[in-house]
Amino acid sequence: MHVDDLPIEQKIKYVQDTLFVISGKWKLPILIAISQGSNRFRDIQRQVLPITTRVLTKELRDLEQNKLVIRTVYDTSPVLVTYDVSAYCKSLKPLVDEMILWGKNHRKKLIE
Amino acid sequence: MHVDDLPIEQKIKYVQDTLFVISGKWKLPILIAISQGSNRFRDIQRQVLPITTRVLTKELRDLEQNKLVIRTVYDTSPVLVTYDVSAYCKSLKPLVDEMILWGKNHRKKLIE
DNA sequence: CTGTATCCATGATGATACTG
DNA sequence: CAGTATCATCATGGATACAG
Repeated sequence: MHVDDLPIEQKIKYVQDTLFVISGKWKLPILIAISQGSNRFRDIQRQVLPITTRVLTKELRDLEQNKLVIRTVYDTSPVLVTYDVSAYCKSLKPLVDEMILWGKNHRKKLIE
Repeated sequence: MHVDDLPIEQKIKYVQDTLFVISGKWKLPILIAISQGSNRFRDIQRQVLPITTRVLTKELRDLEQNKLVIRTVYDTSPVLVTYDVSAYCKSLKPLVDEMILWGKNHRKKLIE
């Protein structure tokens, strides 16, 4: 089944679902930071400045709920927590690549 | 130049640019409505209910600024205004199609 | 280190009325 | 018809302090 064959209401619904998962100021920057090797809370926060702890916590919880991030708690003292992108998260790559390309071109377009 | 070769900060910046242009509750539904033939303010509003005039005005201005929508004012009485998607707007199709596909699959994924 | 709790500022959105 | 103006509401996000 091809995308173009979907009824318009379905298209809008699916697009809005996707936007809901990835939109906002922080979610993709966080995913990119984690996938580049920032696996600890502080590491991510430093990479994605100026995000606050409160907001970062919430964003990580959202991403975990959507199965894009895996949170692992080690029972050490002090407690160690790691964040990793899931295998499922890789399914976002074509979409993110499209966004990068479009955003890159759009900058030029606006200057015209 | 390939997307993967971009430095991480650039990737994040371009993705955020893209998100800024298309995200939010209304922008893509409005673009879809216009491209399907709703070219007048009232037509769009009826198609994208329950959007208010105030919000629709703002969203259309944003889309116009980003060159995705063309607003034409005819000097008649009463005044006639039409909205059309630009040729540039078509460049969004690969991105929107990816979003539709991903959102469609994501619904299934969350049920697992 | 990894968060939680609290308070507060800001912006986005809605309701309604009104204008040319 | 195509908006603008005004007021009210609400969610989001930031600042800061603190806890385990």
